[in-house]
Amino acid sequence: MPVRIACVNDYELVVAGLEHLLRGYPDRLQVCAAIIVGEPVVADVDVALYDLYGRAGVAADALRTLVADPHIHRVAVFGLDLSPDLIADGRAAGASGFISKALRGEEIADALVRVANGEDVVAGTATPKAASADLAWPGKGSGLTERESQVLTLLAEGRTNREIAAALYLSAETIKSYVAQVFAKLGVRNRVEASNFVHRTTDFDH
Amino acid sequence: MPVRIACVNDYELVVAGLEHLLRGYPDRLQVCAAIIVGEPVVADVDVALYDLYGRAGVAADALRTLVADPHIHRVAVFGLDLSPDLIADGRAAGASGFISKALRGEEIADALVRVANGEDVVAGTATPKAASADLAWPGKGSGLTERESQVLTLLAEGRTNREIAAALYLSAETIKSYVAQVFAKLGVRNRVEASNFVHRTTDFDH
DNA sequence: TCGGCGGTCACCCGATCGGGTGGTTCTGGC
DNA sequence: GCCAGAACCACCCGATCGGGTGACCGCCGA
Repeated sequence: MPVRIACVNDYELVVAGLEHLLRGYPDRLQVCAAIIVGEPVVADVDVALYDLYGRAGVAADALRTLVADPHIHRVAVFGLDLSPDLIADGRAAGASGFISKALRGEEIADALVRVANGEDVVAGTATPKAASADLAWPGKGSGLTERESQVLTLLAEGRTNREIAAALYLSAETIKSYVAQVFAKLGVRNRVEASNFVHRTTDFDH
Repeated sequence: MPVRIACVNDYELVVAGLEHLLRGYPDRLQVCAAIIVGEPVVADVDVALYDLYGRAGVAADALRTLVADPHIHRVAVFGLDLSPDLIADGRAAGASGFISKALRGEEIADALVRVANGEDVVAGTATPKAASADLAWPGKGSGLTERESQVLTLLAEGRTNREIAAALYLSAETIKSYVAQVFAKLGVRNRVEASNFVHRTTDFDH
């Protein structure tokens, strides 16, 4: 019986990507929910996988909400950098799994199964920052870094540079740099074209 | 045997709406192609329905291309204003049907069947400009006029005001007026939000 | 006949964007 | 040790956007 998984993030585009990745292992994983933080959870799941998606801290508030949810049995964190601090904060918030994005999809699936079975998993990499997974965040494959993708995601929701800056705790000037880089890499001329690129290349195929 | 229909327009969003409308009559119509002008036609269809979508002239070039296509048997024009001039130009370009958007969906379907049967149809309204059809162009239902919707469609493709102005043969200042009205009616703050609104509320459900 | 609405355009003005250049720090690979 | 690349920030500047106001026309309905 496959482990029932909920994909969680603040952005629809990100959970869509995560969902896509996990669907590659239907023998062990059953993605049965895609949750935007704040939305109510409807079905029972074994593990909720929260994608940090480049976020600064560990998003303890979001984790606590997930942990407190009666529909969710266990909570795991999915991030690029699994620093000791982050793991400590995550544990404090009630998370029982920490899975690195640098793992191959196969290993991610394994780790999720172990979390579901009650283990306290920290699945990092032996060679840290080694060739990162076949995971696709919005815009990956066009050579975007995760940070750029993050900016792009906010941009695609219609936010101004100033708002993106506030959301990521960066300077508005920095956002301008990223936006310019993103435009160049995607070969688009303005925000609407960039937004369309994201929506076009992202799976919403539930 | 239902009449095989191809929906044609310059914009994906428009053909999507048109397709949606025609799908309401599966007994008589079979929508088997949605064509963006310029794309090649693959399957045989009985009637290609070209949606003028507020366009100035009759788009004779597009019509001629459709008429010349071996996959297309007959060509019909779908517009709000069926002026004598427009019908004359359309006939010159080889169109054999002219169908008003002010008709009810039922009547549109009938007219298409008659076109397919070889009739030369001009399906206007007895009471011109009477309560227009249940047809939905992008943004209708939010109180957008067809002209506003047209601007919105271009905007949603990432074009600048200047480019939209050029495409519609209007002043850039006029486009600014429309864009402002559209923003107000949709309750959005900027172009990306407007673009997202369009993509969210448009059927791509093939 | 008058008022409202849609379509068209203009002018003003501040806010935002988009492009370019440059600089610092850190990390990882050769 | 050096170089590349990513993350971060700043300054400049022209282009574009977004908001507001006002105006003209034509049509339609009260």
